[in-house]
Amino acid sequence: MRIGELSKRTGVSPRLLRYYEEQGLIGAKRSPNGYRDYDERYVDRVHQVRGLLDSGLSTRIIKQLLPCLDRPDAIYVSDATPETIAVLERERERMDERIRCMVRNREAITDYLARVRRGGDAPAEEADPTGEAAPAGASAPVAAGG
Amino acid sequence: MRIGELSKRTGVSPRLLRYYEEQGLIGAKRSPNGYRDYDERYVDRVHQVRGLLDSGLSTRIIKQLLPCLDRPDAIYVSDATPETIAVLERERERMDERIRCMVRNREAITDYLARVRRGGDAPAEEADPTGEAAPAGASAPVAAGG
DNA sequence: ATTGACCTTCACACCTATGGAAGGGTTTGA
DNA sequence: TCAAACCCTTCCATAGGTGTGAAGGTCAAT
Repeated sequence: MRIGELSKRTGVSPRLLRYYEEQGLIGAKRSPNGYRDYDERYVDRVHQVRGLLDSGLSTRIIKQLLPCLDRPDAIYVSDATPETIAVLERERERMDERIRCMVRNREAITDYLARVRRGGDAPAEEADPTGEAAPAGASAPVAAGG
Repeated sequence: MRIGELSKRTGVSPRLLRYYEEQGLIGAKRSPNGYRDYDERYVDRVHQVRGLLDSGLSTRIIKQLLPCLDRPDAIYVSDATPETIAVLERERERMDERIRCMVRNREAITDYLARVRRGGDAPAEEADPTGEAAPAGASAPVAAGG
């Protein structure tokens, strides 16, 4: 398929698809006339890239990750340089932290929304059985960044 | 404490702390002499902001999130405009998606690393420190972005 | 030939983050 | 008292990242 169809099927603008290609995230065969020629795999590939970007990973990192996330089984294992493996391990740790941080903050938001809904627009009293009001950062939804 | 100490204790430069204040992420009391005056809470606060930024949230969103993540319980409930609540709900959904995406991709990386180690030159086992629930059978590291 | 999709390339916008200079006040300690 | 170290503001400039817009040309089908 050409870039327009891939764009429609992924919801990613042609402009952005070309940008991703420029960044080395996706590559396409070319038809004799110079048009980009994508096969079915690219639909998932683009979604994957989008997901990783939305996860906060940079294009530079994603470029290194992608060969490892492809799943034609263990072929690429031999491709992985020790350097790449180190990058992956570091990035996995970062993802761990990010996940922990987001989970905690999401819980906090969930709690907040629940409280708002319970109390409506009237200032809700703290009839909270948990009691503790968290004096100084006790149960703070903090997650260290880096 | 003053900005220099907060900087040392958070690892965030004074320059950046002022920037965050300018963006409305943190605010400080002022001493009579005009110096910023932070109390202990701000150490966590700064870490929290860093974590959220590292999670991919923009300063604009974080600004709206923060009042809800503070935990002096139900005081801020009356502060929340319907608009803010809508923002929160939307953002929570986004966080859900981002979390799902990251978990999946982290599993994929974990799998890959395990495979490399099994077939590579240094067979080693490692436990997953987070124990995050992984969707059983979801092998595709793809996660929709938008 | 006109239309629409595609091509490349240049330039730009926004965001986070940082640096420096100018010009001036405050604290601390020798 | 004097200097060093810290703090203040404002402004300007920069860097790298993601993402767009538009110009000017090509390809293919009606």
